[in-house]
Amino acid sequence: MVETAQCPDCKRINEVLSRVGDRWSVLVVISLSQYETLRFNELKRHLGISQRMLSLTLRELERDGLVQRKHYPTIPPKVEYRLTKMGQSFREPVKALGLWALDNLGTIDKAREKYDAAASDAVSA
Amino acid sequence: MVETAQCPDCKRINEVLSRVGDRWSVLVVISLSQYETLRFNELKRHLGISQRMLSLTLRELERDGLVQRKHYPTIPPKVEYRLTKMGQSFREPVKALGLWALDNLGTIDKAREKYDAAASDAVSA
DNA sequence: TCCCTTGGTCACATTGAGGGAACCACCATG
DNA sequence: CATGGTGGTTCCCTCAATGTGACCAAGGGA
Repeated sequence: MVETAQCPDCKRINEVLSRVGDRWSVLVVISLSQYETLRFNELKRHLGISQRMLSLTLRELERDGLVQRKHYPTIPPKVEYRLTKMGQSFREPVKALGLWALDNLGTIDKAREKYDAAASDAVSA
Repeated sequence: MVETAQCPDCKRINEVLSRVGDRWSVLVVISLSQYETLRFNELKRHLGISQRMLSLTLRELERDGLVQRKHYPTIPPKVEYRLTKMGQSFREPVKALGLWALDNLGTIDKAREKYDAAASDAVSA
């Protein structure tokens, strides 16, 4: 990619997108917004995510200030994760996206079928 | 990944996300919503996208019914792309995301600085 | 005594996304 | 005649994302 920043807004949007684009980040945010507080392995089991990816994802989310990490130095260790205020506010645009998805997935599926049918017609023609 | 579909909503949201996560799709949608109608090479130059990726992206968007393709069999060929109705409606959740980005990117940057500073402190300590 | 649990990290293996360049047909223009 | 522009497609290669499995420390329970 030579220049993504051709249009100024695109650059910003791209930055968020790169975070949203990682499916785990969003799923973690959603889970945390449902359960309020979750431990590492609770998240892991809930999402079916690999340990490594969860670790990476949580670290990034914490770094970005979306998730707050609370470490209890007990044995065995206990670590709790919860959303920060910003993390909670992030849910709204994600929710908007989710609602759009619900509204349009059916239409998209139909469009795909139609497209694929036309494509296979074109091949056989 | 064993099971992403642990929570039912996650699966749907994931589907949209995989489209949003692909930054080219979103950038194309944004460009088309700005310019109404664009030709292949106009998009290419505007976005700084490779020919291959633009071709793939547009095909997917057309397949999903977000973008409408109009082919003029002239020589040299001319192809125009524009958003469908659904494509236009898709802009709204994307816009919500963009606004959230604008509001929070500063905060995120600060959070990162703080986190990174704390991390390097921990190392040197 | 031995293994399990918790929350990670590290060292690979895979694999899919994306870029780059070449090629195509066809005409116009220099 | 050679070159360029249009809208693609196809092959190849690279790099980043992601998964897998091992390992760790320290204590509790069988």
